[in-house]
Amino acid sequence: MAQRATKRQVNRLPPEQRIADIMRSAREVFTEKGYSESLISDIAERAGVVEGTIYRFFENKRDLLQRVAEAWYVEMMEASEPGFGAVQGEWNRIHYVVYSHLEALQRDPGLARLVFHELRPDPHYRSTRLFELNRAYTRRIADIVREGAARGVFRADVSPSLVRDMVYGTIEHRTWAFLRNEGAFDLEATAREITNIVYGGLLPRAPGGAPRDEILARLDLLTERVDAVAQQLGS
Amino acid sequence: MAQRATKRQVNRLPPEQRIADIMRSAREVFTEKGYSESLISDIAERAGVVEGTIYRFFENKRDLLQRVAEAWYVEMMEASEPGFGAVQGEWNRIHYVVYSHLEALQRDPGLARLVFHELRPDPHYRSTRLFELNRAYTRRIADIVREGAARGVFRADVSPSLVRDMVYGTIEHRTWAFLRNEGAFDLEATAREITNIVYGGLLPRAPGGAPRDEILARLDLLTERVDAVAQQLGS
Amino acid sequence: MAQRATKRQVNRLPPEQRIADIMRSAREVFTEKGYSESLISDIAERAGVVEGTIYRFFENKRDLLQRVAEAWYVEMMEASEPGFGAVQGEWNRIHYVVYSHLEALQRDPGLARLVFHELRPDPHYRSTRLFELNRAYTRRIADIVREGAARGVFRADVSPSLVRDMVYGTIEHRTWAFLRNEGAFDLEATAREITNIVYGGLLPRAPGGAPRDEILARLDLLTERVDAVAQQLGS
Amino acid sequence: MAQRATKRQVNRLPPEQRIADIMRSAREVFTEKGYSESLISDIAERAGVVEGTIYRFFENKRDLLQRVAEAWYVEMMEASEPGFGAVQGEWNRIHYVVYSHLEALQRDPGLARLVFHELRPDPHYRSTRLFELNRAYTRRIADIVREGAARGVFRADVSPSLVRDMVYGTIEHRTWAFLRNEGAFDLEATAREITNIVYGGLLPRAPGGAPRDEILARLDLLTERVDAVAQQLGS
DNA sequence: TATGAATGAGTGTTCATTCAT
DNA sequence: GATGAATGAACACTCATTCAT
Repeated sequence: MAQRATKRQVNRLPPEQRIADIMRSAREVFTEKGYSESLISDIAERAGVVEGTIYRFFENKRDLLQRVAEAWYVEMMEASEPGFGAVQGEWNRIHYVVYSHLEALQRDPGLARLVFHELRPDPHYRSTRLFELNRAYTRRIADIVREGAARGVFRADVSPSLVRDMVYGTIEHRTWAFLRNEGAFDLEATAREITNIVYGGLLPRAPGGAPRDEILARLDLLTERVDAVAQQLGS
Repeated sequence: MAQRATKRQVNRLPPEQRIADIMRSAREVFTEKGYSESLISDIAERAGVVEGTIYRFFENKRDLLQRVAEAWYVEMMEASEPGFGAVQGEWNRIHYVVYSHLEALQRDPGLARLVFHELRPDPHYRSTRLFELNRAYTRRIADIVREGAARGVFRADVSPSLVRDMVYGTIEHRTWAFLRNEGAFDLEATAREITNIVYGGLLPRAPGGAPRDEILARLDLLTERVDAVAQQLGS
Repeated sequence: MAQRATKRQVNRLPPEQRIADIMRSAREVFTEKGYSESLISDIAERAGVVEGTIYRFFENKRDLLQRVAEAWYVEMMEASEPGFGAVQGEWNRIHYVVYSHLEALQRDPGLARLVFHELRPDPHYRSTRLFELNRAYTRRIADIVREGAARGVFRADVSPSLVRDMVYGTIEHRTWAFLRNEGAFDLEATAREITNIVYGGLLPRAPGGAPRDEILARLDLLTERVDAVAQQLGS
Repeated sequence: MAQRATKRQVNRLPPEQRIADIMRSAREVFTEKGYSESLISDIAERAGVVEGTIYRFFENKRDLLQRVAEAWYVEMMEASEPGFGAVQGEWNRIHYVVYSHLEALQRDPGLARLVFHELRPDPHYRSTRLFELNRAYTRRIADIVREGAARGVFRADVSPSLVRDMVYGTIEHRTWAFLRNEGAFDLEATAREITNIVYGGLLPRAPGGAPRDEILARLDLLTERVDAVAQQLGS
């Protein structure tokens, strides 16, 4: 009889392997084309499965993106966690966090773009595991600020969460051109600059703490006095 | 094929009026629903025109969004321009810019969302008039830094553009929840906090000491001299 | 955004069946309404599928038309191929081709219209499979001419491709009114007439190649002279 | 007071001039871009008028095309009319018509394309003035055939209208590639070839036999007589 | 479990034509 | 007569998701 060729190549793999394949493939495609330009069929093909299989492991396309992004956060945390404990000194600790994050962005600008432009703007972002991961990831800055304040190195009246926003906001704006594939950035210099300015903003100022215009006010006062004296002399 | 003849209600208006109507309507709809959920037909209806009329004045839906955003920037600049010149002192100037921007975001969070999540991520953003407007709009921070450095108030080794990224990055991260309609922010407090920390980061630091101490020292010196003069006179 | 979930009635059929259904339906609709008046949605409905299914098998509306036309050509070739080999004699062979083609036009005037007015005018027609099919289909006329010339039945100085253009050009002009649904044509008579005139134009003329009436005129002249001489002699 | 610049440049021209301008412009645009790609606004601009003005003189875009095509036919007739009367002999007369038409196509392939692919396929073509013009234009072939038959030069059993279809059908198919801008054609050779084959198809054939047999038979006859004479002379 | 064919909603854009000025 | 701003209908195509096999 005619030997019929098997129509399908059913490749039964352990689920973890399948999931890993799909996520790797999805990360590739999402990174290359962005979310909406990515096709499930493309992701499936690269992973060596068919569309339907993806839906066995992921709710939908969005969920797949979420999971890819979550994995990236986990990866970033695992990459920077080990060394962190050993770093001593406020400046060094801030610098470590900033440097690590910039390094991660440099490694995976495509993923960063996805998180910044696709996931974060989502109306439900805040009820997302990604949001939680991000909080955990960014908490270290707030911790450093708190500890620094406790140790008297930093001013106590600065909101740790504000510093967190400042650090990550600055990094994000600073790396835009790069994330858009429109230029590189100098990892070392950028990390140092950002650290310097943030650190400087946290250092305590003279007791009394009046902002500089108070000083200027006092200068004005003083000037008046001098003028008064000068007038007396001129008379 | 054959265009069907139908009754028409032609309502001839000056182009400026039409454009204004359409942009107002587009701003409303875009703000309410976001870009992709907005329908041209909806915008047209609210503006009291038909779809085709919109395409007389705007290339396409995207162009309409651009123009709305540009107008917003112009509006923001006009709103904050007048007062700026009168503000004296570095702290006050930074605070003015931060406060104005926060105020604008508070007034139009929808537009901010559009710019941040729709327009800025666009691959061609940097060749856009909006990009130019944004540069003009954000230049003031860099100018303040430069002038402050020239006057010796600020450290000279800080990149003005880094400060710009810091200011706007911080503001953006700080107001996310609000832009997402998930909470308000305290305009006064936020402006002050951001200004304080940025300002603090810019002040020169005495090697080993707080920067303002130097100022105080000089003040004291000056005071001594004045007192000396006064004494001479009084004697 | 989110694709809405709806109940579905999936009806899995072998691809050949689906394609056949769609092409049959498309042929109907295109034939009835012409290309631009035909709606994909209409074609889909008659084929018992949804629009999307059509796009699984056909690139776009134009491609669908192409494929329908190609199938028509294949059909025409299959219909007239078998008998052709058995036909003997140049006149009969030309007549067979002409007759078959007229018969095909009579059967499917709508398709002919589509090919003539939609597909052939297309700027890319010549790089089309339809063009190839047409060449194969019309080659027989050229072959007949070539063979006839080789056998000495036809003049050797006639371009086979010109005859092809003549045959199909004549048929096309002759059947216009019919293709336009403005009258019928007599299949037998038309085929005979066209065959006669074409055949007549192919028969060899006296060597020397002067046009035939000139030859006849000179023959008359010569005859007269001969007669004159004969008369003189006979007298 | 400020001198206001005149908003409009009303250029009142005699209607004939306006119409001529518009038709010239329309002929240009239609010829360059084809019917459906041509924009009324483009035609208007090139003619130095606005859209509305065109509609004062032409019913609609289609009508404009019609009128342009009609003018072309009139032009063709005027171009070939004068010489025609002077041409003697059936072959020459057919050749004159064929040559003139090929020449016209060569001059204005764009217009030919428009007539062939846009106007003629129209369902209402036959109730069109263009159709009438075409009939008048192509009548000469039928007339030649009729006259030739009356003078005994052509067979009497050939339908003049069939010959007309043959001539114009052949010309059209023969010049396709050229009309499509995909190659040139040799005016002289093409005209001669087409004339030859058509002419040959019209010549009378001996009843029951191939036409050249008649010539040969008469030649044999004549030869016999000549031989007879020769014999007489030789005797 | 895996397959992959079938589903079907949803909208920006064009441009001939009109008619108030 | 000329202007040109306003009209508005009309439709191909995509692709995430499902579910019968």
